[in-house]
Amino acid sequence: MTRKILVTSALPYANGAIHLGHLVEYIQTDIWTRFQKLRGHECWHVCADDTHGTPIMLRAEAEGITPEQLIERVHAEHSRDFAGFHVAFDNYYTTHSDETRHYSEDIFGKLRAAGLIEVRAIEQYYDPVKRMFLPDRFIKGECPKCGTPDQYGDACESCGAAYAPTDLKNPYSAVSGAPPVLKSSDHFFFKLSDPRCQAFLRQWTQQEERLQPEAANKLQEWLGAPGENKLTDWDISRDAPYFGFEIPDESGKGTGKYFYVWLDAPIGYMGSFSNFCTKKGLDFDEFWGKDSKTELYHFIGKDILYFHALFWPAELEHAGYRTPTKVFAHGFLTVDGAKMSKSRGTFISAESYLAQGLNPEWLRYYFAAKLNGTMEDIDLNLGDFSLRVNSDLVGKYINIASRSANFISKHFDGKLLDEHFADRFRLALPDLEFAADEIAGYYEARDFGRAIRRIMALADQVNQYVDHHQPWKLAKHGGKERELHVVCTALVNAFRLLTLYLKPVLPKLAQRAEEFLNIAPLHWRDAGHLLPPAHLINDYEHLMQRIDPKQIDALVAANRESLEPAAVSRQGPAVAAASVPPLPAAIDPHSPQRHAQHQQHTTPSPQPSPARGEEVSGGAFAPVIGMDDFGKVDLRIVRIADAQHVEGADKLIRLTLDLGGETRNVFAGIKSAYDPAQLIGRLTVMVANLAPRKMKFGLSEGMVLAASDAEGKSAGLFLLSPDSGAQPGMRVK
RNA sequence: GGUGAUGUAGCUCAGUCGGUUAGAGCAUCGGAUUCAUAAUCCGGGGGUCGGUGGUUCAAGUCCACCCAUCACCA
Repeated sequence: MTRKILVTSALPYANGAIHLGHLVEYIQTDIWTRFQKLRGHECWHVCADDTHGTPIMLRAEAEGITPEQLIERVHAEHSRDFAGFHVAFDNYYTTHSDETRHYSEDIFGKLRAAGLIEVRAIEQYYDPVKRMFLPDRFIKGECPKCGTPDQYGDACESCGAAYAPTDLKNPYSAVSGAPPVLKSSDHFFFKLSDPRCQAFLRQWTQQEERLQPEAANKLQEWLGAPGENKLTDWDISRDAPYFGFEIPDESGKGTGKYFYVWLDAPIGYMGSFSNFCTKKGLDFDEFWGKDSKTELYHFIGKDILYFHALFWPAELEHAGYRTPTKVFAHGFLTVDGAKMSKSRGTFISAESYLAQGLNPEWLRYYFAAKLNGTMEDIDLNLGDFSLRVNSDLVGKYINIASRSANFISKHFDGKLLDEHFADRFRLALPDLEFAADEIAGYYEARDFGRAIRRIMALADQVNQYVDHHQPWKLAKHGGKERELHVVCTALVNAFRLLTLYLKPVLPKLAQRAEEFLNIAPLHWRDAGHLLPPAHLINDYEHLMQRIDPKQIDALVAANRESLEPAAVSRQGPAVAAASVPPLPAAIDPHSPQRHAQHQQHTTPSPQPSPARGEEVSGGAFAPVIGMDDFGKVDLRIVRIADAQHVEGADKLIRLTLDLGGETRNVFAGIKSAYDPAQLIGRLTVMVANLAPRKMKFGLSEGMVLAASDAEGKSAGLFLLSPDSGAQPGMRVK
């Protein structure tokens, strides 16, 4: 039976580049979609850029362009990156579209008619200079709990406390630097607390197979026990100025309020699909109508489960649309076991990966080998990555074609054995065909890792078969030609089946293999038969290069930001006024500003660093010294165990440095460029044998090293960081 | 702080309903092989299953507590 399936990936925010963390999701979705298509189902994969909201507006303004220009440019960048990784959307659209506006107004109107929209006045911080209300992440101040300065309006990075922006001490606008004032304004709310929503969600979220078990448990937690009423109404409007869709009143006139970006983002799924239907002549209602018999799946990151499993189905249900069949949440990507980090160079953009000449199918394969359909995080271990790809793909799988093809072309003019081969093949390599259903089951369940393990076990069997029959010996001794032909025909057939099983993961490689095999594009049903007798194959050309670990090193180096820009956000209100928005919502782990903008964990680089294009001069070189002189300086790796402001000092930060057993107290003149809270835990380099020096604030037992422009042409101060692996106490020389 | 998840070989991961001596791939070591881009095959070494206590004839698996990491607390 042919299924009709609509698949979505979460919408990436049009405010930043696609990175490897994003790609987990798009590759996962793409593999699943390609698998469904190979199975012969009607399956559409749509997505779009998530284009609205304050961060987009401010970003465009900072770049001196219109929001429309910004999102158009980013759309092109995102499309390029996805294509580069063979993510084949059937439609990649934008939320800034007539279709998305239409369904946003439609859903809002229906919810209002159903009595699920309420207007309430709320008080919020307002930037009197910039004349706009401020999202939480655009308000900074001192943490109400621990007093750390320059913390965002929702949580403290130093002590982890969560609070409201109004709790901040000495708040200031991150946009203009001005102290914000409280101001009241009417907002539209979606009444999630309504008994209808509660009852519906309680039932919907706990339905069999609707969500992964971990996700269902999480939802249970959010919903609370029956009668507990834990859900609160959702604020879905924002005041002007705002880049988005204006909310119409009942007569269709503008209200001066705008749909909050998170309201229209999931509706972008509908907008994109509607746009696709128009182009393709499909029936939109067949997929989105209340009684739709088609399947609808959303692939998302676990961070946005709340939106997709609560707000979104509740909206759809009460606006008279179908709800998702299932929501598939995946975990985050870590690199070498840690959050992606710009200073370590593990915050790797899709663009840089491709620009460094790395093969996108290497990454697709590695992700596939790690994905298992749960919400667990997956780790990209860079060492394991090259070993595994080289061993599995080149050593095991590709090698089968490589070690059999020459015999076929040299001894048999490229022709396979001229007889029906199925029985003999099944006797020799029974699992190769029989595993098809099993592997299909793993793909369907999104347990790609298990599928890969099974496929590689098959490749092992094939290599054992080669070794057992030793075709090179058959080729040497006359009279064994037929036996040789049998063995090589089996190998080519085995290679064809392995290619089919890997095809959802490695579409490009499969295509080249199909050319080599001289066959039409493989479909899953082709697992049921072998190549025809006397089939002619083409000469073999090597299908995949091995990864050279040096390429990985180069990639990491290219993504490492050792010159961490003295970000605007660190310099406080005084200079922020004329600057770009310090903090794209992309990095915000709490604010729903971001949609699919997963895991932008670290400090963003809002703008190209001014240091990059210009020559940074350190002045004339100091006189030449010998090794002896240099050897007198004892440089050590240290971990910054603690960092504190120094009462009464303009430039100093008090550092407690861990040398791996010993700790030192050091005063560093780096306050202008660093927040103490951001220093804690990082590794740097210190002069360990510098004579202690008594300062007004205490004894300084050494110094940390930082780069700066001696001539003052370029602003900023840059601490050193060792490559990963360095341990506190190690000598630097 | 509360809630939840995770912790198994050097690395990445399987481990079903509690049931023989805890597995695989990679790495490493020894051997074989030379068709294949040094790929392949056979074999060896390598584990206090995060820790402690408990339930049980039997615990990686169930329970309690603790430790570490991560996430959520909208």
